[in-house]
Amino acid sequence: MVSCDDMQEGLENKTGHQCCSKRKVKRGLWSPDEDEKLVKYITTHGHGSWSSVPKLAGLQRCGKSCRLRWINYLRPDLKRGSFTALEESIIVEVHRMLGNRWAQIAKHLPGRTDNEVKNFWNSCIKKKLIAQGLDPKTHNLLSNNYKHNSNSNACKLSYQYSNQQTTSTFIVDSQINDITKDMKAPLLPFSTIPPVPDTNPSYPPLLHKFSSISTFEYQNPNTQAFLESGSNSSIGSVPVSSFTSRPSEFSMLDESCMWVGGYEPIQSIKLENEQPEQHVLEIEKINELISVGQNMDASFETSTFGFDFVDSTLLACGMYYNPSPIVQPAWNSWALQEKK
DNA sequence: AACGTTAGCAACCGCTTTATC
DNA sequence: TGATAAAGCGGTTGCTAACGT
Repeated sequence: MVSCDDMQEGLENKTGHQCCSKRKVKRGLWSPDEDEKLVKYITTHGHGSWSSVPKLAGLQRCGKSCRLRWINYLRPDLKRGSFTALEESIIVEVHRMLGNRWAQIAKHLPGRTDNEVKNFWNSCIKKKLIAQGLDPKTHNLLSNNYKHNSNSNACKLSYQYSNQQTTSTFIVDSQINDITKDMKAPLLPFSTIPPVPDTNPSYPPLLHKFSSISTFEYQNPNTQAFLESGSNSSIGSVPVSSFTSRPSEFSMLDESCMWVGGYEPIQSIKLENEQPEQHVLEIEKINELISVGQNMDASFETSTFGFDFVDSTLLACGMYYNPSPIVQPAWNSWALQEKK
C-alpha cells in the first residue's frame, strides 16, 4: 500500500489547481503544522481572498485547498462526533425535500459541513433507507428486486415511515422558485421536534413566522386572509389555491431561517380560498401532534387539497409561511406594523 | 499472521454561480 | 454588458482503520 508520505511526496511536485498554476502546491492530507499555520493566519487576519491565503500564511497549498480545509475541518464552530438521531432525521427530511443539495441541508445542522452531511448520507443513511425498502433518491418504495439486492447489513433506522403515499407539487426554496419538485412524500414522523433555539434578532424582519401569528387582518383584490387572536390561541386563515394548481403559495423561505423561529403552539389554522372548486382545510390537533413530537398523521391529510406531510412538516418545525407574490405586500405591511 | 474487503472520511476535481472590473 | 477571478458546490477518489476469512 502506498503510504501517505509517499503519496504526498508524489503529489508535491505537481502543479496544483488552475487557480494556483503559477506555483507548486502540496496536495494530500494536511499536516498538523500546516493546520496550525492556517488557523493562526485565519484567526489573526481573516481569510480575505482565499487565493492569497497560502502565500500569506506560509503554506504551499492552493487557496482552494486552504478554504476547504478551513471550512470542513479547522473552523472553530464545527461540531465533532457522530450525528445524533435528530440530526439524522433532519437530514432525511430535508433531503426528501431538496435532494442532494448538501450545502442547503447542512445549513439546518449547525456545526456540520456539507461534506460531512454528504459523507454521512452516502455511508450510512442511504443504506438505511435502502434496507427499509426506500429509494434514497426519491424516498419512495423500491421495487422488490432492488430491495432484495440491497445491503442487508445496513443498520436499522432510528425512525419509521408510517405511510407511503401522496404527492404534491411544491416549491421548496424561495431562491429557486422556478424549480418545482414532485414531492413523493412518505409520512415520516420526527423522532423529536428540533430544539427551540433562542430568538435570533437577525432574522429577516419581513418574514412572517407562521407559528407566531398574533393578530392580523388584511384584504386585497385577489385574496383575503385574516387572523384572529384569542387569549391563548391564534387562528389563521390564509387563502390558497389548490397546491396542485398553485403550489408556490407555500414554500420554504431562505433555508437559513429554518429552526430559527422555534415553535409556538397554535390552536388551529384554516386555509381557504375563494374559488368554488377549491377546498377549505381545517387544521386541528396540530399542537397535540406537534407537542408529542409528531407531524400530523395520515388521517389529517387531505389528498384533495394536497396539504400533505410536507406542509405539516414545515409547520411543525417552526418554518415559515411564504406568501404568494399576491399576498406578499400585505405580509410585509403587517410585519412593518408589528415592528412599530 | 496474512490477505482481502468494507466503511468512513478527508481531500480533490471540475462545473456552476457570484462578484468585480 | 462581457470578461475574468473568486467562491461555492456536488460528485468522486483514494487513504486508513477495522473487520472478516
